[in-house]
Amino acid sequence: MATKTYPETTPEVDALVAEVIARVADRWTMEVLEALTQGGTMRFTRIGEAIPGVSQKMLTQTLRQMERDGLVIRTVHPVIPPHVDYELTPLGFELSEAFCGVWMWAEKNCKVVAKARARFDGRAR
Amino acid sequence: MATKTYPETTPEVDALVAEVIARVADRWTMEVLEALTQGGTMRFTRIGEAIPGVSQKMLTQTLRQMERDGLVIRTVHPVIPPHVDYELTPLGFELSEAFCGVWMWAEKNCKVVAKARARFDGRAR
DNA sequence: CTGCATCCGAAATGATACTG
DNA sequence: CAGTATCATTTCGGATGCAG
Repeated sequence: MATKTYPETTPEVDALVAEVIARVADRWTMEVLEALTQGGTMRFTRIGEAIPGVSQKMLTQTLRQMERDGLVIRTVHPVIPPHVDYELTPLGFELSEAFCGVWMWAEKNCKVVAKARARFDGRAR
Repeated sequence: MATKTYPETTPEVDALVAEVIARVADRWTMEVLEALTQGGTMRFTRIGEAIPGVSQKMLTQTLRQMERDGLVIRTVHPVIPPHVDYELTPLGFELSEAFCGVWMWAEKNCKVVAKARARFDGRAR
């Protein structure tokens, strides 16, 4: 954006980028990224506890997609009861760092946004 | 994330941050951000042309939300046919810069992700 | 404990038609 | 040109039950 300067992007690559962005910008994906970044290697249930509001189904689904995309490593310890660890790959960690800026923006400006909304909604009437 | 160190965050603020992140990390929001960052002040139709696959409905909706959140300014010129300009606010521009890292990550790694998927899908069978 | 399968209602989105 | 309104469809997401 401000400093991005890519001379040549084919339509196919653009589409792929858009698709990856759409996937990665998913709400739960971002929260999992955050949880694993802060918590290191974590078990399934602990990740769920770290993310308020996520259902087991969405968590499973999100972790699977992230595994498929090469963002996390899933390690199954063949014991009873099951023990499954998740951790970020280097690729996932890079993404997490990339999102860092967005996170800080949100934490810094969430109240500014709240005020903008209040003003907008006030004008609307 | 990697460098984030916020000592105190109340649950209410966390929820607000999560909400703002979820809103702002929307696929179309990011694409509009990208378009306006690169194109400066743009008209409705031109933004739509710059974003492959967006429907008129989603574009309208996204721009309204962004206006409400204080990310863009919408200027209506009262002429016939209508002429409406959109441009980023300073807040919107800041967000755009924050997203820069994610865009670069995606452009740099979209093929890596594609390969990871292929490998995963191969193992699946 | 982890997580898959299924069902079902709710919400998001796309297509289309219409308007100032 | 820049929307709004409506309808059809898809997708999302939660709840539940079951399995290894």
